[in-house]
Amino acid sequence: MPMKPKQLLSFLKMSTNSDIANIFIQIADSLNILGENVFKIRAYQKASKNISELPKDVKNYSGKDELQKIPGIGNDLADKIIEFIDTGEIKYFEDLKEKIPLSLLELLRIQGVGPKFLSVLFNEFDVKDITGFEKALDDESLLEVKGIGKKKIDEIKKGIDIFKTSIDRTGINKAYEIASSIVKEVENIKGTKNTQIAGSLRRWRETVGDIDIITSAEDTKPVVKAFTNFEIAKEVLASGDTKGSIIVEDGIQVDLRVVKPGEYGAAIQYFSGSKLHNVRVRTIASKLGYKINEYGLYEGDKKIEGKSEEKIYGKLGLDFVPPELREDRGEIEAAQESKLPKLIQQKDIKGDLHTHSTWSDGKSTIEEMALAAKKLSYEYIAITDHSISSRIANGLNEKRLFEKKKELEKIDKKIDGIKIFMGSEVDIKSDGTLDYSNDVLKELDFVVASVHSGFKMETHEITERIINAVKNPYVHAIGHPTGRLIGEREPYNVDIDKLIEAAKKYGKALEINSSPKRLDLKDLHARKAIQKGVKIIISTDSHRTEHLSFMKFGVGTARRGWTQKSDVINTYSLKKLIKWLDGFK
DNA sequence: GCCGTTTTCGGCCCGACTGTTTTCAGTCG
Repeated sequence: MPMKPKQLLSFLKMSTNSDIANIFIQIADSLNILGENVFKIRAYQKASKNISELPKDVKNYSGKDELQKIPGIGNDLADKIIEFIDTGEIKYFEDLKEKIPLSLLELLRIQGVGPKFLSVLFNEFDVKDITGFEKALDDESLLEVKGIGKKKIDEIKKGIDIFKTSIDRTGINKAYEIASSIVKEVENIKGTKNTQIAGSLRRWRETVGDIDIITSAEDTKPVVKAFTNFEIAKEVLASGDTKGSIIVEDGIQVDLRVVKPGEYGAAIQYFSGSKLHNVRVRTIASKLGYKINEYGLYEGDKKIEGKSEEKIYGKLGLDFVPPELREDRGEIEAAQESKLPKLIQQKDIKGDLHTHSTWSDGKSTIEEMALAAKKLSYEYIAITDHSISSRIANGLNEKRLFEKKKELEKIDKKIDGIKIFMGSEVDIKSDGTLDYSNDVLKELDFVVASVHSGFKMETHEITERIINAVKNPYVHAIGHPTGRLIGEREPYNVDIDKLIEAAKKYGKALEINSSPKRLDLKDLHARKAIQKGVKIIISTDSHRTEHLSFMKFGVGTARRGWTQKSDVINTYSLKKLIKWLDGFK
């Protein structure tokens, strides 16, 4: 998916790590157009990804030796990172920009346009940006270039339309909805079996570039045909014997792979990625004298496994790796040593501890929320409406807070089979104090403290501010601890390590907010927290009953963070939870 | 440009689809 220039810019401003990651990817793209060694290009791409995922800022690394411990960072790239930290630029990149303008790189994101074609356009048609690119496509003499015909040009013109209208990456909620409905449709195609979401969506990444779906059938071609004829398809990008590719709403691409039933395990493994994980898997296979592709695991020409994903991992000496862990973040080593975590599952969740009602800015009543939670077989729900400072969200003053408490207790008595906790999502004000006095807070069953204003504070200020809330004896958890809105707002500058340390010291939980816009804590932060022994609460921040279903996104994020059932407070039974809450009194 | 339980040099995952070809190159995932 193309990335809008505006978003590229905001990405650029984020941090040293994303600055460097961005430069490395642009170096890779430039080298690609220059026809450089593909492995050198791959090295820059890999380094870019690894740096963007680092848990701490490269500025805080002790020196070159420590930098070189980052996978994919060797002597050369460590020097370049240091150069960037010292001078704010990398000369190698500055020189490359003289050769290949940045406005040209963006065009690589157009469907059907690769480095070779772009190189021809740049060298022979003086194309430097999208305007020149579109002009060149109408130039008759382009057809004289070897390998370029009318169809190719038409395909690229379509690609430009998609490039111009599509957003960068699709949020998980929308992707999940589209994917689920397409899975249902594919299941209705005659002869299909085992239709399943693959790709980054199966790994529950917070955003996805495209949607991958795998199915199996004895006769594959008619399935692809039926798929590309779906009404939802606005554009058909490819339609072959085993693979179809369509564009649906908002420029979202959906790929379907159809394999024989005996190849299903290999295919779902292959198409679930991540790319880096699969490279590791393949390398292991080849060291054992095997070959692995999307059809199976082979010893010479003999297929020894293909049907079962589990068995493929098994034959490679690996425990089955849950898709959420397949990011080359240590899961291969853990699978070799049988040390993979037993990940939390959605069925482990016993309640939701961060929800809103019509008392503040929710759209459903306390009773509706409780009944919806009961329907999910939850044992409890906390209704945590906003506190007074959140005026836009109709936050409750003390008087209304106690009125609500009265009503809530009435409803709690009325409804059997679910415990309703009286809670609050209390604002952490700019000075670090909370919106209610301790005398008020101690009357509540459950308190989640969150920042809702003053996001632009310096690191030490906002960190201290949130830690102040952690220290308050009546606070149970910190809500959406970094405050990011995916694709909309950067996280606040909170020092996550210090926050985790404080949460550990004071025995407070950190939230994974399951709202698909937030997913906060994110996977890597959650992993850090549980490594330090900090408890997690996975909540939906529901503002209407339908939002309770966001829990799956929070659980997915938790799983990506290697979280186990025992790490999560709201897997506790009601009895155990009450005991935990009593510990605060 | 990185990396090492076959290697400090010589590897680095592998196949589908498409268009322009007549055996393949480019692009994609």
